[in-house]
Amino acid sequence: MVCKSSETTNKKLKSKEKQRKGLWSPEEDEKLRNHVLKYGHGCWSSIPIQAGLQRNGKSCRLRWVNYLRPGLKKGEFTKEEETILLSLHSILGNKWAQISKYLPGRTDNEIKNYWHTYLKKSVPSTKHETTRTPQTHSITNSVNTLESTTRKSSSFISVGESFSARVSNFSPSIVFSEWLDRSLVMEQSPQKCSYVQDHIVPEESGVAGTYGHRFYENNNYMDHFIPNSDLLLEDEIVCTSFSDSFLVDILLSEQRSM
DNA sequence: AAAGAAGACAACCGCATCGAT
DNA sequence: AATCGATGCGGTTGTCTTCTT
Repeated sequence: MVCKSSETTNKKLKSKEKQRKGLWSPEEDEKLRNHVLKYGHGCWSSIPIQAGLQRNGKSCRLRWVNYLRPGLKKGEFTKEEETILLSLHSILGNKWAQISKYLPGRTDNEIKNYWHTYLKKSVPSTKHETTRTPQTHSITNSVNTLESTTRKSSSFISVGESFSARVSNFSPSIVFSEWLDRSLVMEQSPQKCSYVQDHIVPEESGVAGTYGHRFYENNNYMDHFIPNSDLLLEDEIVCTSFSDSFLVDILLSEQRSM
């Protein structure tokens, strides 16, 4: 996480004087893309120097995450994505980074913009716009919307071009993560497809906080976990999937606990 | 055709958190 | 325990495009 050297810091101080701001040029994009693809992004603060960019590390990170990173989905949100976004927002509030984990290929910034541009007006204004505290009064509507969507699509929600969602029973505390990274793996070998999902194991199961992956192959749940860091090394793990019923579960559970 | 308004998207800023020292 | 730097997140602002008059 922390990566510093006196040399780097000195260089950084010097470069600070002439740091560029504003929109990125195609040349800058190219430099950043080439550098990250070649060397990775171990330390964002040193990347501008190494890549020959007159930007700060934060700006580089943002540009990569929101625009240059492979696997990003461009274009309009699908109806399903919109439904998911509305539902998750009713649960999570303005937790854009968390919401983005459920929408493969979409960035938190993109989701935030989309919300403010299109969806905000379609939802009655709620407190959590300002308090960041999730509201529950819209949960019933969200459940209905989700359930009807699920039925209409015969238990499948199509999430973007490459993902399909399969109904399965998950605990409300299931969460997904690293969609984008995994979507990259899928792109590399799309012929091999299994269902992979991250989740936090419910506390009652005795392994609270454990972070891992649950696997599905040919609709069969395979009960084992693999640490996040190891996942990408697994040859057979090449596809991600999205459960829609888990959302319904979350919503229903929230509703019940009211 | 031109100017102003509104909308959409990209990027910045400030703060919180985390890990290293 | 305190401090510092890096990173990530959410709110906000800036800029470009499209629409309206």
